[in-house]
Amino acid sequence: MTSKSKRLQKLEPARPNLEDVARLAEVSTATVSRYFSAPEKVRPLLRQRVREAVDDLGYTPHGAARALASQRSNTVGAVIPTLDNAIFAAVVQTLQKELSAQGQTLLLAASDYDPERERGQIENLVVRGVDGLMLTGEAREPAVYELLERRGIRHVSTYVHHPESAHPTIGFDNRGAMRKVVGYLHDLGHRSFAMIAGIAENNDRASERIAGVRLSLKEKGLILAGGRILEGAYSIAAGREALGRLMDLSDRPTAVVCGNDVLALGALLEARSRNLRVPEDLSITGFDDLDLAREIPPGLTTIHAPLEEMGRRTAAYLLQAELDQDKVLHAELPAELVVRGSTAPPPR
Amino acid sequence: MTSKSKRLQKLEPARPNLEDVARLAEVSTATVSRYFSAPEKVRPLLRQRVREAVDDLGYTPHGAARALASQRSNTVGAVIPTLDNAIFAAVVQTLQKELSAQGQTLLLAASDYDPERERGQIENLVVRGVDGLMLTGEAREPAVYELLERRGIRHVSTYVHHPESAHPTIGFDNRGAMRKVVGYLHDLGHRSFAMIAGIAENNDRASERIAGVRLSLKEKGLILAGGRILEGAYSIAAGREALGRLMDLSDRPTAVVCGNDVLALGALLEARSRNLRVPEDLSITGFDDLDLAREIPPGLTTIHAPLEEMGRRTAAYLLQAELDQDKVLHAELPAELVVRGSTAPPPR
DNA sequence: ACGCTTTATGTAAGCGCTTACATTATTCTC
DNA sequence: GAGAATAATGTAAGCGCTTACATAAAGCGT
Repeated sequence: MTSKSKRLQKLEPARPNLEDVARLAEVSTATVSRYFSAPEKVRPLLRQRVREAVDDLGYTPHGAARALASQRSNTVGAVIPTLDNAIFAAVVQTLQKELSAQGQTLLLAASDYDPERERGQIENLVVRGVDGLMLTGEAREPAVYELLERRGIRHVSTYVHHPESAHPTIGFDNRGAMRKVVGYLHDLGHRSFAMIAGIAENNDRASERIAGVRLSLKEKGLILAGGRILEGAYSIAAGREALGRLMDLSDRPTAVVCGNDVLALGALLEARSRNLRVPEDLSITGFDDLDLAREIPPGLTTIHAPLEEMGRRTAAYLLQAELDQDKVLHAELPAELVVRGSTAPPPR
Repeated sequence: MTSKSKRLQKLEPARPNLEDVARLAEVSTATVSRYFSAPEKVRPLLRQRVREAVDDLGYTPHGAARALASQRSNTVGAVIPTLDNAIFAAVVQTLQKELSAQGQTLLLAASDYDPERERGQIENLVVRGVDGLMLTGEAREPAVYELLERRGIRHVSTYVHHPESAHPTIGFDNRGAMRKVVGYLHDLGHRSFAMIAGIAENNDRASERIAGVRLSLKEKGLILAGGRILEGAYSIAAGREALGRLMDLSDRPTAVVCGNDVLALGALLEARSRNLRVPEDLSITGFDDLDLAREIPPGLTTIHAPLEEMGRRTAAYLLQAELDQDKVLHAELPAELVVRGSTAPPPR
C-alpha cells in the first residue's frame, strides 16, 4: 500500500536495492552485501548469480545507507584556503589521487583564509561523516580540535612542522627555510634587506616565514624596519606594487625576500619594467618552487616546498589502519633552498 | 543488552543522537529534526530547550542517516582532468564557494585525462549519492550518461558548448574562439601558421581547438601541414620544446597559435632564449587568459575563458529547484579575443 | 463561548544497508 | 563414515534520521 507498490512497475522503475538483487539471485541480502565487501567469502556459484542479478537490475549500492550501517564513510575531507594558489591545488591533487586509489573520496572545502568560514567548513565535513581530515596550518580555536577529538576524527595540519604540538603535523619548517634564504643572501654579502610577505593574519605559514626572516636577520645584527616589510595578497600584482614601493625608497634594499613565488614573480616583472637588472642590481627570492620559478628568466632562487610528498604522506596518515596512540605524528619534510639566477652578490 | 548499554556510560561517551537530544529537551525526535531543518516551525520556547540540549550534549547531526532518510545528500560532485591546471582549479574554486554558500558540499575527483578512470570516478560519485555532477567536456561513453539519467542525477558538461547535444552544456565555443584567433592573425597579414596544441586524444576541448584552427585556415585557403601542428602535454616545457622544433623548420611560421596559455608561455620563453623577438619576428597566441598572460612581457594575446562565470552557472544549474523538462540547457559563455603585445604583423 | 481553521507537536514507519549470531552445508580426521 | 572443525548462508536487529499522518493546542470570527 505504500506509494511505491501502488504504482505500476513500468511507471516506477524505482532504484533497485539490495533486497531486489537478493530476490533475483535467490540468496539472502547478507550474501549480496558480502559479495560487495568480501567477495571471497561467497561461493563462486552464488557470486556468479549475484553478479548477474546486479547487472540485470543495474544495481548500485547506496552510499549513505552503507555509511550509516557500517559507521564508516570512506570519505576524507580537506580544508584549504583556496585553490587559486598552485601550492594548494598541487597537494589536493595528490591527495585526491592517493585517496581514490584506495577507494576513498575527497570532500573539498575552501576557507578563503577566513577562520570563521574555516570552522564552518570543518563542522560541515564532520557532519558529513568524514573519516579523516586534512587541515591547512595549525592555527585555529581549541574548540575545533576538541570537536575532532570528541568525534574521533583523524586529522592533520599540513604545510607546517610543529614538533611540540599536541596535534599531528605534516609539513616543513617555514622559519627554518627562511633562515636558509637569509643566510644564503647574507653570505653573498647582502646587508640591506626587505621582505614582501603574504598576509600574516590568520596564516601561520605566512607569519612564520616573516618571523624566520626577522629572527635570522636579528641574529646577524640586522633589523627589518617597518617600511621594509610589506604584506600583500598572494598575487603578481601585489608583488609588483610592493617592489615598486621598495624601489621608491631612498635607501633601497639590495635583497628582497618574498613570501612566495607568486609575489617574487611580480617583483621580478616589476624590476624588469623598471630596468633594474636581476640579479646584478637586485636579488630576489621566492618560496614554493612553482614550475615557473625554473622557467622564468633568470630563474628564481627559492625554497622547494615538497608538495607532492606532503599530499602523499597526508593520504597515508589519514588512511593508516592503526595509529600509535602515545605518539603524535610530526613529519618534517625537507624544504631546501634552490639557487637559480635571481640572486647574486649585491652591487658595490 | 547491546554492547553499548553493557558498558558504563563514563567509559562510553557515545556520540549523542537525535533521541538523546529529544529526551533531554523533553520533546519528540520530530521536533528536534524540525529544529534543524525548519526552525520556524517550532515554537520559540521549544526551540530554546532544544538548542540547550544540543549544546549540552555536543550533538552533531549524522549526515549519512540524514541522507538515507531524506534521499538527498546535499552533495555535488565534480570530475575534472586535473587540478594541476589553473583553469580547472579556478572553476572548482568558484563552484566550491557557490555550493558551500548554499549548504552543499563538493565531492571532487580527478581523472587525469583517462576515460576509464573518469568513468570509475563518476560511478563512485553516483554511489556516494551526489545530487548533481559537473563533468569536463562531453566526450564519454553513452553508458555513463545512461547511468546518470537512470538515477536521475542532474549533470552538466562544462568547457564546451554543444547546442545540439542531448546533454546539457555550460561553456564556450572552442572552435569559434580559435576562429577568432586565426582571423585576427590573418588580418594582420600572417600566412604562415603553426599550432602547438594540447593532446587531443580523449579531450574534446583540445581537439575542437585544433579543428577550429584547421577549418578557419582552410576557409582562407591555407593548410596546416602535418609537421606544423604539434601536440604536447599542457606544460611550459612542452611549449618550449615544440617552439624549438618549429623554429628549426626550414620554412618557419610567422604565427604560432597555442592550445592554451601554458604552452604559449613556454613558446614565449623559448623564443626569448633563442633571441627571437616577439612580436616583431614571431607572433604567439594563447588560450585561457591566465593571470600571467597579462603580466608576462610583452603580454600574451589570448582567448579569455570565462572560468568564474562557468563555475557560477554550473553551481546555479545544479542547485536549481525546478528544471525545464523539455529543454536541455546549453549556456554559451563568451570567449573573447584579448589582444596584447605578443602579436603583430609578420616581418617582411 | 462556540465551532472552525490554522499551527505545533508527537507517533512510528521506514530509508538501504551491515553484521552479530544462528543455522546449515562442507571438509577433515582417523 | 561418525563426529568435529570449518566454511558458507541466512535471519533479523539495528544504524540515526525524516516525514506522512494523527493528534493536540492555539487563534479567530461572531
